[in-house]
Amino acid sequence: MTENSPPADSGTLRPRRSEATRAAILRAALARFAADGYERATIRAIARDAGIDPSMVMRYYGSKEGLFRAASEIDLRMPDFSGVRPAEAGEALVRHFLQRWEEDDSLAAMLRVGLASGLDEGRQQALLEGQVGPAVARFCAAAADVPRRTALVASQMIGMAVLRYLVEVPAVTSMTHDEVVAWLAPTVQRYLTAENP
Amino acid sequence: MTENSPPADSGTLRPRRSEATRAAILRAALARFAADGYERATIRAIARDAGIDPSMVMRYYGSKEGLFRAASEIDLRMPDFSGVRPAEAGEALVRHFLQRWEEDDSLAAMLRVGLASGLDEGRQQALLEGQVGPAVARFCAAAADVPRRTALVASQMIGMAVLRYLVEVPAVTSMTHDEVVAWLAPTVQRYLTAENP
DNA sequence: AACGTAGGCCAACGACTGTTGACCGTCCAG
DNA sequence: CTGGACGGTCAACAGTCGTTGGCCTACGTT
Repeated sequence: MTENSPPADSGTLRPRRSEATRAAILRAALARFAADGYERATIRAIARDAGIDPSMVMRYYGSKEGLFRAASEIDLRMPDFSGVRPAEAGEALVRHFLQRWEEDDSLAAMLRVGLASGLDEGRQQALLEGQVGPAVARFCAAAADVPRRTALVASQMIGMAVLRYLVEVPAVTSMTHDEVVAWLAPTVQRYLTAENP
Repeated sequence: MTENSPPADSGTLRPRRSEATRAAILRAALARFAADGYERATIRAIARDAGIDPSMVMRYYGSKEGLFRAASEIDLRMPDFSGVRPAEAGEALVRHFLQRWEEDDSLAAMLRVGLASGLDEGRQQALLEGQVGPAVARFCAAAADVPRRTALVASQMIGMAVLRYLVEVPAVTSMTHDEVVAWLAPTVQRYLTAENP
């Protein structure tokens, strides 16, 4: 009932001319959610941006919450760090996050919206465990430490993202990538590899 | 017009029996904004919590946004750090923030709501400059560095607050104050006093 | 050529919102 | 004793929202 799934026959069977519309809706939704937050972003406005009728949004995504869920799939695209020397792990991580944030607005957007109202409970935790965790695990010996070290690394990266991309504090936005790395990399490095203090 | 100011004769002249109601509204508003976010928190619900009619909220605070502005006055209560040795600055700051966050729910609440939608633009920046800045300035020599070092310190503290009080990541909430301090204090210390890298 | 179906629009419903204005009791000053 | 301001309630307005169901059109298949 509420589960208005995508076309049951997924993908390559038929051309499915509607895929373009589907994508347009998703793109518009992402932009609106990012700019206005979950509540202020109206389905009507999203539909208008996508150039279609609001009812189409319901048809394709079932409900506003369904649309949001579809739009807020975050992929940090953590690269393969196997070639990185342990001593450079901090720098590698900080650089990756900086680059990722700035090549994809939706990350900052979803940071804002995700924090705003606990709509997708446990989603952020899954993101930590599923995406950041494995990368952290590659650099720290004791497996039992991974969750804590992951969270510590995340705390620094999220805090930086908040100030640089959400609040947009001048003292932070004016820093170059290299400067940010110079300050944050040692911190992250310590969270990754320092002995339990 | 929109400026529905508090009683023009401020304070001690007359008993102003309504101050109790005013405070009750503010308390209820804070709790609702914290729990539900700005949009979901309705004036009707706040009024119900405060035990009065929704129209009283309008009378006293002019509009929902006015109420929010009044409810989101944040005071970090930065103590006097003049007796703290420079080498212990990081620990002192981290401990203060931890204690402050946990004695006053409204801080985490306003972190959430404040980030959610840019209602009070520049408010957070004023908070950094006005409250965190002076404390940081006490520990770093070059005055020109203060904004940047302030922002760096804030980035780590805000990131920790997000994970510990908003997302409530188990790996973070399970840490004791001492453990948090042990991990974060060196970071903050470095942001305060390390040479520009 | 006939037809089922997918893609899409239109108009409306019901609920809920912030906000307003009219009204009422109670206390204090004159 | 009387009038006015204060603290407060009630009911309503106007607007917007998510969501729904009916209807239309074009196209691919048979």
